[in-house]
Amino acid sequence: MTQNVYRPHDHSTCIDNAMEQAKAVCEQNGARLTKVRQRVLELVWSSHKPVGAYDLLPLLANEGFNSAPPTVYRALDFLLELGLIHRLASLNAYVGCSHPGHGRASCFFLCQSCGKAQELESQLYDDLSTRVESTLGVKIDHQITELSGICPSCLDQSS
Amino acid sequence: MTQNVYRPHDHSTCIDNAMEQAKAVCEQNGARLTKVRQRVLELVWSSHKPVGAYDLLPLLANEGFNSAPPTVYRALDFLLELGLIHRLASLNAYVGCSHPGHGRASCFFLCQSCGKAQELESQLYDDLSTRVESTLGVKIDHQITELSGICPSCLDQSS
DNA sequence: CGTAGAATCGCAACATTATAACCGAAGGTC
DNA sequence: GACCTTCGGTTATAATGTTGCGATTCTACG
Repeated sequence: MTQNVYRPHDHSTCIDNAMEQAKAVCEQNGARLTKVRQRVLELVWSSHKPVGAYDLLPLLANEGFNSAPPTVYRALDFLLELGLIHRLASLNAYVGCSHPGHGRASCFFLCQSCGKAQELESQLYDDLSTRVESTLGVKIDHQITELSGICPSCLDQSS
Repeated sequence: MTQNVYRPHDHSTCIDNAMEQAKAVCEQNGARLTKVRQRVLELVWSSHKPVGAYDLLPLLANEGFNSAPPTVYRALDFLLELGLIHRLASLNAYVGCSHPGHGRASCFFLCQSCGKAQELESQLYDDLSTRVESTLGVKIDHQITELSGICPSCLDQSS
């Protein structure tokens, strides 16, 4: 089962796991995890709240990196291609992928109150799309699902 | 069953139906379908290809309407609130809703080749979300699903 | 009527997100 | 070390979306 980001947890292990996986994925694909790319990935993973590309600019600048948009977008594109992060279209923001290597489907729940994004098992959505594929006679190569609402933790606090 | 936009059809009836429904929905909600709003809706419906907000500006200008961004966005927001159009987050574009009044779920298939957007019955996706809701203990109030790939018609032509 | 209040629209400026084009720097390969 | 490819720095610009304010139009109610 995927981890629940709305429960307290030792977030440093999230980051550690992500970085370890990233190194493995890069090696498998003969891709170079350069300093900027690595740092961008760490920054994206610094919380479970999706981060905007322009939020990263000042953070990188603080650390002596170049801080122009193309730098960030190039790093994000690289990470997207390897499936290490996801782009949330409804937020124009980016978040770490908790299990790189899954299929064409990405599925998230986004809490409107705390802002944290929970990646969901995409299997069910993927199955559904397979059904759509045969019903409509289309060929699906990418799919996104974004649910937004209030997470359990925020629901508790408001009651 | 929802109409298949990838098959040849008399598109003027799509538009007529949409405009008629729009009038009904506005009346039900005590909302005013002003000239700009009506024209924006017609333009969005002028094809099944999602249209960008900035694409509408020159079209409106040609017809003597004000052509500044706020005009278009206000009309689009109005139509979105009434559920007469959908915004496709992965395209930053807008498309007519073929059956206003459905629930929180919107679901589209987007052809990467011809650009046409097919709205899908959202019931299955909505059911799935209800399951997510009880499993995770969250409260979902909005959801989008966007599948992209190649439509039957374009598949035929490429083979 | 006619006037008060609300909704709508025109307009100018600005904010946010993303891309293009060009070139030099860094790393890998032989 | 020479060459090639990938990567990153830099400037500029494109695409998308918002804010704020005042003028106008519509509507409800007396």
